[in-house]
Amino acid sequence: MTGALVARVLTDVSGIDKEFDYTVPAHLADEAQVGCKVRVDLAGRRVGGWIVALGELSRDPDLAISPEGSRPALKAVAALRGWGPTADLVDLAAWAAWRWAANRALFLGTASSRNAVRHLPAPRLAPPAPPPALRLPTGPGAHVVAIGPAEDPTVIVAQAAQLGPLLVIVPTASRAAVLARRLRRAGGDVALLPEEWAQARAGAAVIVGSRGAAWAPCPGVAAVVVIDAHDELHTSERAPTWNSVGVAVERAERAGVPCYLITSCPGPELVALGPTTTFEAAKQKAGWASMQLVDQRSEDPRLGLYSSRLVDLLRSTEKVACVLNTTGRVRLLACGACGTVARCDVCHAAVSSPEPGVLSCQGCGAMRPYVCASCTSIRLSWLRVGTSRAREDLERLGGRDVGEVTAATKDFPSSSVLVGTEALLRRLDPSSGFATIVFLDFDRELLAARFGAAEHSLALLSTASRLVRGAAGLVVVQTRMPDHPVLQAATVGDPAVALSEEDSARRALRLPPYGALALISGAGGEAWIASLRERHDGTVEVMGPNDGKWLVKAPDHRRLCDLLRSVGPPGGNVRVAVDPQRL
DNA sequence: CGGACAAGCTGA
DNA sequence: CAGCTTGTCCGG
Repeated sequence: MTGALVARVLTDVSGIDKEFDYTVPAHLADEAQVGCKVRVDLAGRRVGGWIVALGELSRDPDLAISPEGSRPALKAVAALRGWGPTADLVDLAAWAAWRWAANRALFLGTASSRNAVRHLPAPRLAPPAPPPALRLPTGPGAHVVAIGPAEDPTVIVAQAAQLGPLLVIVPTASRAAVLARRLRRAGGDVALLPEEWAQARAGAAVIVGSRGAAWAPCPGVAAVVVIDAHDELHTSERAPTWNSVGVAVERAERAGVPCYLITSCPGPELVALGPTTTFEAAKQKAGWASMQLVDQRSEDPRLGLYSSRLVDLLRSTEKVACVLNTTGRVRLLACGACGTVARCDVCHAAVSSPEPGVLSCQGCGAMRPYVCASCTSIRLSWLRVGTSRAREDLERLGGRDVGEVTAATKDFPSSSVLVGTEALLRRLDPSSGFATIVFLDFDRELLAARFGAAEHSLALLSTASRLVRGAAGLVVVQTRMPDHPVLQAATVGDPAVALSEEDSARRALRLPPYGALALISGAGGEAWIASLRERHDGTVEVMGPNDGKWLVKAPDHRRLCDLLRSVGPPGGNVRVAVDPQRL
C-alpha cells in the first residue's frame, strides 16, 4: 500500500466532528480533490463526507498513519459524489466551527451544492457595466459603507464587480433574485445561489444569494459585499448562531480582498469591524421616509391602537401597510372591573383569547371560560391585541377589506390595506406601491427584551423607508415615547443620533463589540457549565442559571471561543449560542 | 450519530 | 446471575 493516495474525510454526520483516513482507489484518483463530496464506510454504515486533506500514505508526514500492523488496514473511499466546496472554504469551516462553537459539517453542508454536481459548466466571467464614477476603498478587510435606506446598492455592487469575481450576500432570497436580475440586465454574468451553485463553482462574475451564500464557492474572489449588513436575517436564529457578516469579513481577510458592509444602520458591532465610508447621499440624510410620530399619550385611550390619524389614513390613502409584532387575536387580557390579569389555572401563564368568548393558555393549551377568575366579571379588557384582531378592527374603522400577513401566511393577500408582523415588511416589495407604512405599537419594539432592541427598531424604520421609496413615502409611528433617540434618528435621517447612545451603553456593560457572550442551554447544561467553570480564568464571567440558561461573558471572542472549545463540543443535550440574539 | 461493550440495578 | 438500563467509547 506504500505510496497509495489517502484521503482524510470529515463525515457529514452531526456529532462526529472527527476525521478518518481512507485510501483512494486508482480509478478515482484523478477526480479526488480537497472539498470533494464522498461516500465512505464507517462503523458498518455508509455515510457522506468531504475530503479535507489528501496525501500519500508513506511520504506525507501529516497523513502519516501509525506503523503498519498496529491498526487495521485503511478502507477505500466508496464513491465520489461530485464537486464540493473549494479548499479555502474547508479551512474557513474550521474557523467558523471555533468561532460559533459548532461542528464543521454544518458549515461544509452550507458550502455544498444541494444536488450532486458531476460536471461543471464553462466559467462565465463578464462583469456588469460599470456605474458612473463611484469611489470605493480597495484595501483588504472590512469597510462599512453607509448609505441611505432607500438608496439602491446595485451601483456599489456593479462597481465592486469591476475588481473581479464578486460575492454578494443579501438578507433575503427574493431580494437576491431582484439584484441578480438587475445585474444581468447590465450585462453581468451572475450565479444566483443556491440553485446555481455549479456555475458559482465553475466561475461567475457575480455570485449572489442570501445568508448561505457567504459559503458559496467563488474561485479567485476579488471582493465581498454584504447588503443591509445590519439586518438580523444575516444571523442564524438557531444555534449555532453564525452570521454571514462575520463569515464574509473573515473570508475577505483570508483572501486579502475588500469586504463592503453596506448599511443604513451602522451599529456598534459593524463599526467595530472596519473603517466607515459615508456616501454623499447618506451624508445628506437621503433615503429616509418622512416620519410622522403619533403621540398616543395625547390620544383618547379608548381608541387603543387606532389613533384618529390612522383612521384618516385608512379612509384617504390608497395603499396602507400596518405593522404589529404580535400574531393571534388577543394575547393579554385583564379584568375590566378589578384589573387582574387573566392567567391559566394550571400553569399560571398569561392566557390569550384566540376566538371570541374563549380563553386559552399558550403554554399548556388549557381552556377557561371567558370570565375574570377573581371577581367573575365577564368584562375583560384587551391589553395586547394581535394581527387577527387588528385586521377585524381596521376593516371596521376603514370600511374596507384588510388582509393579514404573518410568517404563516401562504398566499399574499391582494387587499390594499394590510396588517401583519415583521413578516409583512419582509414580504412587501418597493414595487408593490405601498407608500404608507404604519407601526401600530412601536413601543413594543423599543422596549423589547432583546439584545440590541434600539438597533433593531431603527432597522425596522429603515426597512419601512426603503419599502415606501424613501422621501416619496410616509412612515407613521404610534408611540408613547416620541423623544426616544431611535425615533429622533429616523426623523432627522441620521442613525448616529440613536447609535451613539447604543454604543455608550454597550461599552459600559461590556457587551459586544466590547465583550463577547455565549448562551448555554439544554438538559446537559449544568454539567457542561461545571466543566467550563473548572477551566475558565478570571477574565470570564459565568452568570446563571436563569430559566435553565447560563450566560458566559468574556472580554473578547478569542478568549470566549478558546474556552468553549476547551470544554468540548456541545453534545445533543447542550446548546451553545455565541453572540445570541436574545438573552 | 449509532453500535458495542462495561458497569450498575433489580428480581427471585 | 440473567435481564435490563445507563453510560462511555469509538469508528479509518
